[in-house]
Amino acid sequence: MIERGKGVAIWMQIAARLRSEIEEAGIPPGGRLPSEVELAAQFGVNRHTIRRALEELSRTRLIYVEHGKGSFVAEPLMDYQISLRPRFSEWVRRHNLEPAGEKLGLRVLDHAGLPEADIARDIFTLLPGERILELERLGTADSRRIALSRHIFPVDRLPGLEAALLNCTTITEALARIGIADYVRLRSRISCRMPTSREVTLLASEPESPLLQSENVNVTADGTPLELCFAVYPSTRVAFVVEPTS
Amino acid sequence: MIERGKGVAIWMQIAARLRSEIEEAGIPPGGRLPSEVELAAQFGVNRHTIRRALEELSRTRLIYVEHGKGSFVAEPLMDYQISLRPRFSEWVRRHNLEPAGEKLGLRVLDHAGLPEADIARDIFTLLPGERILELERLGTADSRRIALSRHIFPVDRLPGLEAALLNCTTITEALARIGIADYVRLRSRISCRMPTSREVTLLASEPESPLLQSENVNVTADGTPLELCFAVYPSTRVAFVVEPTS
DNA sequence: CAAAATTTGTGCGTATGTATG
DNA sequence: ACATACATACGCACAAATTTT
Repeated sequence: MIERGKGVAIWMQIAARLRSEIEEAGIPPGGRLPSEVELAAQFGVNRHTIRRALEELSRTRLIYVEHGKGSFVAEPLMDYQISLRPRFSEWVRRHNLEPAGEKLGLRVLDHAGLPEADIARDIFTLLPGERILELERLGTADSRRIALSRHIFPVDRLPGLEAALLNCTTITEALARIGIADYVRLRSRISCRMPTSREVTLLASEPESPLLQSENVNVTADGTPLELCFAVYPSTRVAFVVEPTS
Repeated sequence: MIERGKGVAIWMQIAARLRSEIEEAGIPPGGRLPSEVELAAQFGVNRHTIRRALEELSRTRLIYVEHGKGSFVAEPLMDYQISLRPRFSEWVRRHNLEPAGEKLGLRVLDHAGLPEADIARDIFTLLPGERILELERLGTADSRRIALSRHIFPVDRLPGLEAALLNCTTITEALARIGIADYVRLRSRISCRMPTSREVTLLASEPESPLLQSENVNVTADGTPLELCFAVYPSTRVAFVVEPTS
């Protein structure tokens, strides 16, 4: 079953075999694979070759390897549909999980104090001295931490928003309370970067694993800029999906 | 101008100052900032504090820091519009750069030998033993390496494709030659990960900087699955932009 | 080519303000 | 009021990479 000298590296063949075996055997997330020594004996190759195959599976996030413990099947990524309406809770519920959000901070400050002051000024066409509201939020699905987001609102134009956000558990709910029944995504900018130590702590993620990062501009139904959202997602838990037709 | 004990950390204030100074002074990409020691004297703070501010600017990709050399203003990211029609060359030209593609490899193999055999089987509903064509490509803009992609085609259904790809410089051109005038994006899945050493070499990127990764399904005008594309982009050069309305 | 100077990277110790319980 | 934890800020020293002399 393993063919030598046929143009395809042995570790590639082993990786493919393990991939299909994991799927067919239906090993659940968290399930353990045989040890490297066992696999080496089983395939009749050196342990280095097994390690190369496992590294490939690990890099593509099908498994994760823990020093001194073994190799385990990873949780599948949650696909986050980049749709017209950005709604964290609805997304989590579509995956049959229970959404929750923890407010980490809410403050009102002069927009010049914002790290993204220039972006905010451009989007909202802020006047000098105009204040913004900054809400930081940790989003979870079944207690699993999947999103850390900062939401920026032009608070001087949205009377009652601060109180509404303090009392509501979701942003959609707070906006509805001050009379904004609907809002949509105007643009998303997606990039990635390594986490800060704070992000590692808050998201309970690994420092060596990058974060998916999105910068969203959301507007009301009539096109007025409403919210600027900067969010990061652990790349071990979330992927984005874009379907142009939706 | 730097206020101590006013609730905002000094390094944050310095980061904001540097950010706006870079913009106002119009320091071009590649332009050098003063050394850490100079900045520390200038702001009247410890070098550690300057380093914390520079780290912030570096993490948000406004600058990059090189050991022994100094800090430099970074090139702005190229925004890659995730639009209906995925066309590498057109995208690069829209940024007023010259696109080029280097074919790294082109081979025809049984689809079972593909790392993503299961995905390919699902998308194309491949028959047992059906072959696929795998093209690997390095995309550049003004000689700057920005994309490493693998393109998977169900080659048994596309007579003449292999020869066309060998002779053409772009995929769009090769497909046109075998009678496929148009094709569109059905779905994109976006994630990120750390690069392999091969990817670092091919893309001339940094091993500690993550790659944006996309997995695209492209179909012909009538909806027939045509191509599966796996691509990685250096996160220091490319960001994705999604505009639902476009 | 070699030495010196410059610049960033890293580590340790200390002190202070702030938030939490 | 007190203890604890954490982020912030400073000072000093030395390592490592690069450039200049």
